[in-house]
Amino acid sequence: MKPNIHDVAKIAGVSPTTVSRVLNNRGYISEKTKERVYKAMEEINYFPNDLARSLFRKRTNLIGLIIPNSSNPFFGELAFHIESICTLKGYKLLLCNSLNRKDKEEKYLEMLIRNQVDGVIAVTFNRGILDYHKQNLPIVAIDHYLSNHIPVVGSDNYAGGKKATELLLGKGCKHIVHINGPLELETPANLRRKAYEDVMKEHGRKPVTYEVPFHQNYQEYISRLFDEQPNADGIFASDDLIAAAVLNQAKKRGIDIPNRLKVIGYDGTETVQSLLPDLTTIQQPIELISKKAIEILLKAVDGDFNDLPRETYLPVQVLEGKTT
Amino acid sequence: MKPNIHDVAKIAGVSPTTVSRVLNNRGYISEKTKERVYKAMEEINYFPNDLARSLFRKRTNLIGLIIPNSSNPFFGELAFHIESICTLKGYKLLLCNSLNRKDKEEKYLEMLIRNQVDGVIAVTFNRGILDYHKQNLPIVAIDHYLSNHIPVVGSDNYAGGKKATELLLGKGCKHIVHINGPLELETPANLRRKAYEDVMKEHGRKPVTYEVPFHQNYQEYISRLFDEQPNADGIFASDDLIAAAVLNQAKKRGIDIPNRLKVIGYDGTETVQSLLPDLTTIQQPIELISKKAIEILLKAVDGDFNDLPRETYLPVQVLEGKTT
DNA sequence: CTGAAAGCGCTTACAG
DNA sequence: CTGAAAGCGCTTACAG
Repeated sequence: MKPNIHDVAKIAGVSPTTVSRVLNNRGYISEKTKERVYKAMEEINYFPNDLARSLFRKRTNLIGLIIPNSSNPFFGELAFHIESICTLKGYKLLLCNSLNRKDKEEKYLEMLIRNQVDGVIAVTFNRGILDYHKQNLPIVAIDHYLSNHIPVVGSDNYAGGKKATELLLGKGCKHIVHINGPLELETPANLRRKAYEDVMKEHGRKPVTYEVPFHQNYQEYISRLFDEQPNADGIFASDDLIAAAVLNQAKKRGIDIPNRLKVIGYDGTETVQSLLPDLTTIQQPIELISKKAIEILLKAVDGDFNDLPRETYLPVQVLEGKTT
Repeated sequence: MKPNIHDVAKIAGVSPTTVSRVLNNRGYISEKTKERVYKAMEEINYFPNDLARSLFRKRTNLIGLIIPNSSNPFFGELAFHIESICTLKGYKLLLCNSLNRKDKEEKYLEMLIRNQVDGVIAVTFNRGILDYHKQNLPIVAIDHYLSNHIPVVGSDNYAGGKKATELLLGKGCKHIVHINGPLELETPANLRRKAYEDVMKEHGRKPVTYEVPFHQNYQEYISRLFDEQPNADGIFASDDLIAAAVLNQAKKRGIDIPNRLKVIGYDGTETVQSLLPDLTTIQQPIELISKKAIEILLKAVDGDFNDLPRETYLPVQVLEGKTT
């Protein structure tokens, strides 16, 4: 069986209380005792049981992360940064892939509550569910406005949409088409769309937005778009995977990029940048978002509910490649 | 404060023992009592504390996953599948990004032990460390042989290397160059290399293997390769990211693919396939690997240490695109 | 069918 | 500087 604190105490010739004190560096302990305890711990390969410790302290140092899917480059990188920063701060991460399904999100949330996580970071399109279950559980939402009581951290989607559209206009595009996800989902991408449409109107151009179903095979939709918009000379895709599909469709049709058609994407993940270095895109500061989200969450964990910033939007950056 | 089992008991007018029995569906409880208990739990929004339960049962249903980096498409997808399957089987996943650093792996492993995980799935290049700390902790390695006592699950790397090389030869390539990671790392990619070299020799061709440092900026190395190997008419890259770098370098130099040069990668992740659908590659069965790894791990968790398969190699598949 | 008691492995007032 | 006792929130023999 695994050794426990009593085993250590017996070997060191002290009480379990003393061992605990050594473990926690708490109160006065003579150097000699300390050493004996350390030696005993090493001798029997003792590691404290964090379950027991957490049970007593009512603090687990566990954070739950709910994302749609760690396969997606954006979420994969988000998970990486969040986990790394958590570890740096002494927290551990329970990973949950919700596939954007409400039923899964609910189950995960209940699981996290049962496991006494100190807080939750969530990327979810389903409003309300977090609020409902919450009951004092600190939550921070990433990039999605969830409810009045939940802080959001994201990037400046309106600015991103504006930059993308203006870049295309500045390069002389007249007929710019925007591709976005379904409008019903209250995603942050809606702000990108809004910015696109505002800027287009400002410039006396008619906005044309195509909606593609979520995580569908984009090719089919993109192909239809090409058929229906033969005059398009610029495409602003609301994420890089859609932009990649556009690039592929253009290649298939022998459309010269960027001469006949300019394409800009959104997200600018490391993975996509390394696979498609030519793609012009709007880069989100994933690491910064992660940092901010954790910072706010840990404030809430420490009971500091008062001055939590309700909404934090970090700046985006244009990465200009050869597709524009 | 959070309600506990005593609060539920008081409201339902029964003992904590009975509440626990209802919770665990254990022993005989009258329907009436059951109902009263359920109602009480709902009334005060009670969720059992899994910490306490785990402490008693000496079973957490927690699995640790150590991967280099969830940003990488291969590991991101691996994490997704492993987490999904774990959830399906009632397990939860603690995510650890080791960046392939031995010191981090060691710290993570200790953290996992302290948190009483039931088992660990690890992708690591650093042999030995797991073995050292292990002390009865069930571990399964993915794609990397770690030690005699740790089962490995992976794909058939030799077959993959063979298929890749034969495909290029079959298409008429005479001068095939292979790009791989550093040989010192005992990665499974070494088997891909071995297969490449064996097949080349069999066909009376001279194998030429380039080693690129891990996670470096590949472009520079690839560029040198192009300079040094002007006659190369086929390149077999040991992963898709390297293959993508080759594609980009070829584009930069105006080299016609596949006519002047044919390129095949390795991994075949969803992400890379969706971004570079034209890339020919050897696809690893990530979901199947995940399933097998968990299956074996859970066997070990259940104390079934006897007939654990030492090595499991799942079949790979050629995905033929337009780069060959 | 139900309850009181002991214990999982810790930590922390309290006392000395 | 150190220890005995109580308790974190559960579960499970044991007894009735």
